[in-house]
Formats: sequence, C-alpha cells, structure tokens
Amino acid sequence: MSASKKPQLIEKALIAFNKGGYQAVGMDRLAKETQTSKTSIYKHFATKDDLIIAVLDHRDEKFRNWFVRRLEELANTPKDQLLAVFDVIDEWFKEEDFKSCMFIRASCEYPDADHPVHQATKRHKRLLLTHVTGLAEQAGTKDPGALARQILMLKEGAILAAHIEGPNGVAANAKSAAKLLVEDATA
Amino acid sequence: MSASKKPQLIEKALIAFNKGGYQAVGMDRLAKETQTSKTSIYKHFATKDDLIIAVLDHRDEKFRNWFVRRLEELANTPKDQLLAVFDVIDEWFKEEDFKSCMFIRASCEYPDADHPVHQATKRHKRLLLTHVTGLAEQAGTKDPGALARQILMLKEGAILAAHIEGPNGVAANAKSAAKLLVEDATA
DNA sequence: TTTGACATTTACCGATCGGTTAATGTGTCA
DNA sequence: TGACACATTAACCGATCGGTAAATGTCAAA
Repeated sequence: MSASKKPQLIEKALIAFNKGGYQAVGMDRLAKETQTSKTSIYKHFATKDDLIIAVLDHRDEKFRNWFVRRLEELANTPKDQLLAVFDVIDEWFKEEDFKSCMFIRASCEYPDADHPVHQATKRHKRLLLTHVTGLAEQAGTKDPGALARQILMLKEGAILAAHIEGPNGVAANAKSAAKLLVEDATA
Repeated sequence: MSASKKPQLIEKALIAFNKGGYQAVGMDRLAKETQTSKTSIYKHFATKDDLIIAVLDHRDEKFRNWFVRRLEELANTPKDQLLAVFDVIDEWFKEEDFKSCMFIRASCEYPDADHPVHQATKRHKRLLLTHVTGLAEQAGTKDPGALARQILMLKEGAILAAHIEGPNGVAANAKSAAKLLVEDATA
C-alpha cells in the first residue's frame, strides 16, 4: 500500500469500528473490510491502538468541521448557534448508521483515564468545549464556561438517549432546556 | 457451587466487569477473580451474555434502591428531590472505583439496539425515567415527562463528563442547570 | 461400606486475538 | 536482461476467546 492510501484505510477503518465496535472488530476482519492486508496495515500503524487513535483523530477533525459549519449555516448570532447545536445533532441522530458518538464509545471501551484511546476522547471533548465556550463568550453570557459545559452535558445526554431510546423528540427536548439556560445567562 | 452462592458470583462478576469492561474480561479471568471454576459458572448461566445480563439486572436493583433512598434522605419534597439527583450522583462520582455508568458502558460495547445486553440498559433507563417522571408529576410541573427526560439528560451528560474529565464541579454545574428547568416548570 | 448424586477441577475444543516472518509479486533503473 | 527496492500476500506465532467433556472429589442415604 502506498502512503497515499493511508487516508482511505483510516476512512474504511472508521466505518468498520463505528459499525462493530473497537474491540469486537479484530485486525483480520479489519483487513478484509478495508481490502488491505494486515501486513500493510502494520506498515502504517505499529499497534491496533495506534490505528484506533488515528481513526479518532480523523473523526475529530471531520466531525468538528461539519459541526461548526452546520452551526454557522443554521444560525447567524453566537446565541442562536448555541441553540442550533441541538438542530445539528438532530440531523446526526437521524443518519442511518448513527450508533452514538465514537468518542463516548471509545471512552467506554477503554475506561482507564490514562489509556491513549481514552485520551483521544478527552482531546475531542476539550476542543468542542473550547468552541462552545467561545460562542458563549461572544453571546455575552454571565459565565461562558459554565454555560458551555451545561450545553455539552445536554448534548451528550441527548446522544445517549437517542442511541438507547431512538432519536424521536430527543434533540428538541434538549433544545428547549438549553433555551432556558441561554435566556437566563443573557438576561 | 451451591445455588446459594450464585448471588456472590454475580456480585464478584459485577466488580470485575466494572473494573475491566465486559468484553475485555474473559471467562477465564472471571473464573479466577470470582474464585469459581468456569464449569460452575456455566452451571448457572448458559452464556457469557446471560451472566452479563444477570449482573446488569442486579446492578439495576441495587443502584435504584440506593439512588431513591438517598434522594429521600436528602430532600423532603418531590421538587427538591428532582434537584437532589445531582447531589446523589456527586457522591457516586467521588467513589474510588467510579468508571462511568455500567449501563452506558454496556450499551456502548453492545451498540445494536436488539442485543439482549443493550436491552438490559434500556430497561434500567426506563425504570429511572418512570421514577423521575413520578417526582415531576408530584411536583406539579407543566410537562412532567419532558422535564424528567431533561433532568436525566443532564444526569447522563454529567456521568460522561465526570468519567472523561474528572468529577470536580460537574454535578454542581448540572444541578444549577436543573434548578432553572425545575423553577420554570413550576412557575 | 458401598453406591449414587452432585459439585468441582482439569484438560481440552476449534476459533480468533494482536502481531510477525518468510515468500512472492511488481516496477525501476542500469 | 539483470538486479535491487519495495509493496503485498499467505502462512504462521503463542495467547486467549467462549464453551465443553471427562475425570475427580465429596457427602449422604442405604
């Protein structure tokens, strides 16, 4: 495999892990589904964990790019973007292959805080928090850090609810909660 | 193993799964940590999944009993109990072996909705929702079902945050959000 | 003391785990 | 055409997976 095919490998591995889970998908199955020999995979990644981390870092970039762009497409002001968070995740929940958040699932499969896979989740969540905190600051809210964390708690609770009970009404209900929080913080 | 030791087996298996994860802990390791031979384990449970489900159902009972009792110890009115949710989970977050919620982790390791382990999570979350909805009704809130779901979304978002970033300030921040929701719903 | 029922241990099953080694293309420059 | 570098394949490694069969221990009734 040429180096130029590495991104395609990551992309296919992402789909496989999202469908089957990190531990449940073994390297043999991964080789099959990515149409790449195990030897070629191990040319690019020293261990399975390294591949998982590459997949997560790729997912982080792709997801945040999409997420922020959709926020900006749906809302003009920072305040409205804080609420648009829940319209954007509603789109996500209704995707065919939605199976919760790949980072949440990673932190559940690798629960020890010092595990490198767990830390990839930490990075992603911190970057999201930074962005939302920025929005809360621009919106002129009382305590931007606290508000951002509250909104992200609603977002992640909504992800779990949508995964376990199905997406119907989940995002809308979280949004109406967020509306109260944002209103109070801008009063 | 006599039938009377089955509860002890479940209890020890719970500890092992909580520490190591459902897939990562194999039956051999489980036999070692529970001081029970594999054959004896399979006398009581046909498959590993059956054991996991028994562990989760046991955890469901134990957790909800503790949770509801602590709510009642900390608050007298239904309205205050809705907020005490976050004081109780704060106690939980600070336990030494806190590693997120065993049901969330189960639904992440077995993400397919029709998997029997995933359904055990569904049962638990529904029973919790029933209780909290009851509190919201007794508190005379506008839309008890919606409020209960919002509070549980905050609770589960807080669980993830406490797991990934550590417990400091998480529950308190979620509580101040819940306070606004409850106030609005009782206005 | 022998027998029968049951609990427990040991050894084992084929499959798969993450990862490696050795052989086999395949294309490039001389 | 020959030789070298490199990409790719297939076969293989010991360990472990979930689960089972056969051997061993234990104890009570006859």
